[in-house]
Amino acid sequence: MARSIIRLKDIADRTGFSVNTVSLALRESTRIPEDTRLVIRQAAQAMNYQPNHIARSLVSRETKTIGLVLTDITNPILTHTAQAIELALAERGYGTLFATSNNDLEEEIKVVEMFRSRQVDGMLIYPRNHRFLDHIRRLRATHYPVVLLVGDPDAGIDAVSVDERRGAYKATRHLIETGNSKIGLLDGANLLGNREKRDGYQQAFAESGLTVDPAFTVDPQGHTVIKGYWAMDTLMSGRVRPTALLAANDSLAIGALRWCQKNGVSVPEQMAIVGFDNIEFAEHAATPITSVNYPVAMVTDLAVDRLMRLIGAGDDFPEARVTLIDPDLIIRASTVGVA
Amino acid sequence: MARSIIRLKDIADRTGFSVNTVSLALRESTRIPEDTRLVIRQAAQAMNYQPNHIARSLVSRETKTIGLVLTDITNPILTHTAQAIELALAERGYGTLFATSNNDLEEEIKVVEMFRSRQVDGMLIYPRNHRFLDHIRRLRATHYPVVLLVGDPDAGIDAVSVDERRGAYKATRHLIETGNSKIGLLDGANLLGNREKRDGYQQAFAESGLTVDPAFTVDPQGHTVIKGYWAMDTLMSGRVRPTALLAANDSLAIGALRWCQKNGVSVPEQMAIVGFDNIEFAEHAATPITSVNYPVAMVTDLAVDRLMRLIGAGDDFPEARVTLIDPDLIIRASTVGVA
DNA sequence: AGTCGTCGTATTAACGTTCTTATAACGATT
DNA sequence: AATCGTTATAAGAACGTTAATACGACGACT
Repeated sequence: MARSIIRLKDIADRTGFSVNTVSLALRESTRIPEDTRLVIRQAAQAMNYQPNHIARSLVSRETKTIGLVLTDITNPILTHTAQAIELALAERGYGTLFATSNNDLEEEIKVVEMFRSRQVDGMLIYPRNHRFLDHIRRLRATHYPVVLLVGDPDAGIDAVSVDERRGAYKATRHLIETGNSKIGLLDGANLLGNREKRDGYQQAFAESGLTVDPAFTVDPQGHTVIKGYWAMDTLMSGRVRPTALLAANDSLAIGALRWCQKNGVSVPEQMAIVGFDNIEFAEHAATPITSVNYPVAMVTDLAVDRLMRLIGAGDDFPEARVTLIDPDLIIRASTVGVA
Repeated sequence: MARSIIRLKDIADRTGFSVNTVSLALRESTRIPEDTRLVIRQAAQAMNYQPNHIARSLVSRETKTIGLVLTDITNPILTHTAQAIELALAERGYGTLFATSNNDLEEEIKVVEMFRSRQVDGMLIYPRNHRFLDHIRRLRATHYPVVLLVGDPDAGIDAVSVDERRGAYKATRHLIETGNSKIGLLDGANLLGNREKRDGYQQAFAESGLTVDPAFTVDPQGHTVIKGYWAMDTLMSGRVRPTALLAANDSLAIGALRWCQKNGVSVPEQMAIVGFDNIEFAEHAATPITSVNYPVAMVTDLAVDRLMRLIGAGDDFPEARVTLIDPDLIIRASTVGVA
């Protein structure tokens, strides 16, 4: 059997109707009487006809496809996000074209260009850098529907995100309230310009009249378990050891926990640990880890909704709106000893 | 600024050349002299022209897009796979359209149809069920390029995969050699028809003259940490307790490990544990877990290569070929006590 | 001087849809 | 009997690109 590309024309030839009649019939137009429609429908079925999305897109000027740009899908929470987004979009008849920027700004720009060339109807972007958003702003300026999955209130771009500052604030407060004042921070924010977590951390310190010791902040140079392990090693070889730790994500926290375990530092007695994202592995770690929850479904639903709004907007393109979701802190044994 | 769709026509109008000349020039055809090309290139740049992929696809009859079907991306190893595939395809100029079947055969079929309608040039499929592949076989019969990421030597469909049977065999042998004969198995294979791991497990038993006790096989009804935890609970409440465990993936193994930790069963002394996939969390678990390595890069490279072969094949469509990669067993503290 | 390539560019026809408009055929209305 | 709607269908154009072919102009042969 050769590769058969069945077109409307083929159905038309077989049924004796014109291409146009077939097209209308298959779209159940009332302009075509029911019995004609039936005949055509059956012929289409028999020939295993599949409408050519490409041709349709060319005339309708919409591809029913959106582009999803992630930095690096290996972070479990981004994975969940990707899957939830794909599902939400599929429900609305949209396909998901995905690409990773690999945490490189140049690549991010290239990916966005590629998506534009592929005529995606909109994009959901998890940008690598929270401050270099010019290329995305430019996109929005031409009324291209874009929603960021990271919240920068001042970026002038639609965004739906967890309020990381608030999350870090809550986590840090919790650590302070449970008696810690020397709190380490594992966060690689500096270079990337996403200072949200760091800001929340500092805010909690300021509010309690404590001062932040810069020596307690270590850049793990990544976000994997092993990076967390070594960052913890660095942190603990300092002059003064902290008694608690805030890690920018759960993988880092797990790495830190492992370091403690290996070096005879008991958690939470000698070291309280808080992570970010609340992934399953944090919940079921050797010591269950307190974590700032990432409400995946809420973020993705709101983001997709917003994107649909922008796509449907037409000429009266709405003002950018940033939605920040206040995350809960899930308290577990890594910060509060079990009774 | 209104949404501006710049076409070849617009560049043609601006430069005074015809559409065709512009098209050729932008594709650096030698039929157009260099200075003309330069003028056109500059105009295109100035107008921020992006070729319309859709229109191009319609005439070239290829979309430079492939469809990736996964069951469920939350398994970290599938995540890695997805990312590696996206990268490998991007390098070759292909976009990746992805969708999850959510472990449902109906959905898998729908997704495949959807991809076909979107005219993807080929598909990479991680099928839900290793025995219900008729719809995919039908695809192949029309010379549609498809490569499975699961190896069934008899399916008559191209596939590149880890040899799971061999992996399970090696793992089980290792457990037997380290003195275990009562080995639990956490695997939900029965319903899904992917018996590879179970077969390898049984083969190792047969080879050693041991008999398989069906009571030692538990279906965890999923593949998350918590499912592993409860499956372990079930397994350990049986009449006879095993002294070792083979888990179909690392998440299950981590759940089982956690159960042991909570119930005072020491690993590996009282319970040796082997997982599958060798994810980072297994390496850095409370007790580092012995695991069958999943050589992601090798699988994805070979799969993408094969897919490209099929896409380039034209009329002489090659016979189906199944490539199984023999995986290594990474031995860690969960099966061999630390010296 | 006339024919022949070559060069640079333009014209035309695809690709498979959908949208807009046209056209018969037929009843009903005046 | 002429006009007017309706109904069922068809013809034609468009979407933005590429491929195949056409067409002048010019220089170089014979």
